[in-house]
Amino acid sequence: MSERRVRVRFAPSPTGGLHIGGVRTALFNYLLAKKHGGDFILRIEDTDQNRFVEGAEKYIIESLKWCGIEPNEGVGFGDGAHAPYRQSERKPMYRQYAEQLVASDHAYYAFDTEEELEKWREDMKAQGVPSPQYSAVTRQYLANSTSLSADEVKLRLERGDKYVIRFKMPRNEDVKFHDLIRGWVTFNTSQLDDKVLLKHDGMPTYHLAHVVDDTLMEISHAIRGEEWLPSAPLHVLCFRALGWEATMPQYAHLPLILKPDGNGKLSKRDGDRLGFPSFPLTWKAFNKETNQEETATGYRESGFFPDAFINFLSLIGWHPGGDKEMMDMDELISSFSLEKVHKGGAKFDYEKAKWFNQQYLKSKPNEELAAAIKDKITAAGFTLSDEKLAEYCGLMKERSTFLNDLVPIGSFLYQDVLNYDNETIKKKWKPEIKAKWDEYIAGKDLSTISPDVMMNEYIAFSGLKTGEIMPMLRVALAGVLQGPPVVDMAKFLGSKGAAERLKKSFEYFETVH
RNA sequence: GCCGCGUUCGUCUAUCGGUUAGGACACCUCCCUUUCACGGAGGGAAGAGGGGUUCGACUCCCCUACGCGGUACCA
Repeated sequence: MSERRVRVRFAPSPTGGLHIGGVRTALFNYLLAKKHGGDFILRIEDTDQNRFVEGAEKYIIESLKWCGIEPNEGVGFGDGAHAPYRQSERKPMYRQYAEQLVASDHAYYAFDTEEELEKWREDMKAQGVPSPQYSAVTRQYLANSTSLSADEVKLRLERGDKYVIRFKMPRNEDVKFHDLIRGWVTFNTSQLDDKVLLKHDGMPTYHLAHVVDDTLMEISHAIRGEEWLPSAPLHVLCFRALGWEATMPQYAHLPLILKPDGNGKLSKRDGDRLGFPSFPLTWKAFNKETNQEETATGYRESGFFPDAFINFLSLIGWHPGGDKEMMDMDELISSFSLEKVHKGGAKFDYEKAKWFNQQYLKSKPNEELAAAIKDKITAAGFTLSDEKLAEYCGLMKERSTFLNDLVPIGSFLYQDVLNYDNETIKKKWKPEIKAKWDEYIAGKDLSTISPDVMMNEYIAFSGLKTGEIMPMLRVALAGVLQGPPVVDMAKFLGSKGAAERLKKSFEYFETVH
């Protein structure tokens, strides 16, 4: 590798929400850029007018921000020297290169309409050709500048006939290129067809846009999904034909993220169908192509922490070696390398994602968690001081997986007990528990006695075995046989609060039969 | 169909010719806790199959099987 500055790009098309496969691609680009002190660019590939979805671009930008993998150049992140970064705005730039390829006999004009091509393909299929190619052997039978006379071509062009520019794929030639993840890969051009480079509306297809933009934007590494591998030889040939081979980016085709159950790659359309979120942020939009409202729950809305989500995502299809799994962004950056990216696809495992979140939740400072759930608590109509909320988080965080669980899981601590475990009450209730409590607490000045002392004294005073009294105290304070240690709950409630709750609960227990 | 890329416990993975094939998730058992968790200690669980190369293959090569991707004026 030369001294070339590392410049990578994440180039999604705004056709819907960003799914986790896309986020991972962005992440790996980001990690490589940061590792080498390079640039990470966001380029929007909106060359298909029909598939454009309102709001998708904004969603992509917000997602990257939430994930903490912000580009330092590109749409939504500030223009650098290579603006614009939206391909629709770069439209005028592509035609000249397509024409240049025609002039150098690497491409040609094709006048076939989409309907004609469709019919042609059907005819070919009827004749037993499974996937008809527009290629060196068939292009002579189709309407293009390699089959038509120069006059005819000139006439059609002047007349304003619609046309596309197709790459003139060599008939039988091996194209070999190096992939940072897969090593040397070879394709024979006889398997490739004359791909459209410039559409009739003057927009480039992905292929031309990739070659032109990555060259103009001085991209050093093209990191993208494995689904692009089959078209990589076309791209290599385009770089060569344009005389750009020397600055061609190094390729790295990432393994796919597969659906956890069956087969196939995780796709944008999977949404919530799989029983877990597959989008970073909740996505909602009307898709005019499918004429349907699309909804997908996000990791953020599900209560994931961005760092947990990223940590988890980074380990799908990549591992730096060794046994370490918990890594923050700095560690990911320093240990990242494309050579360590796997070749094989990885099935998505949501259980592991949850585990990561739980680990992060557990390790967060109580104050940070308190700040994060404060709004939810107040929205639910409760008021707790910051200190109290932090104490609450400390008590409950080991019992939660998500930030969202944290609020309801210990609701009995910040509000009255709403539901009692009557089965346990029926089984364990003893009248002495209340009698001894009334006797113990009579005349006590609760402002001078600490909650833990109160509880311990009462337990001793009752003369009951711990197995007889503890479950009842727990149900009295929490309503259920769950939660923090009894004394800790009492401490949280305070002597007065705990005493009031015990009194009230015991009175209720007496009525349960 | 054709082309390409893949294939280590159920899942994510370590291993870069020599290991009792290690870790994590999930699952099970036990300990801690007379709660639930957390934590700790154990357990079961893997090199797709067949040929080579080699003193020695999970590691290198070939074939087969299987999986995935591509085969659009979509990306």
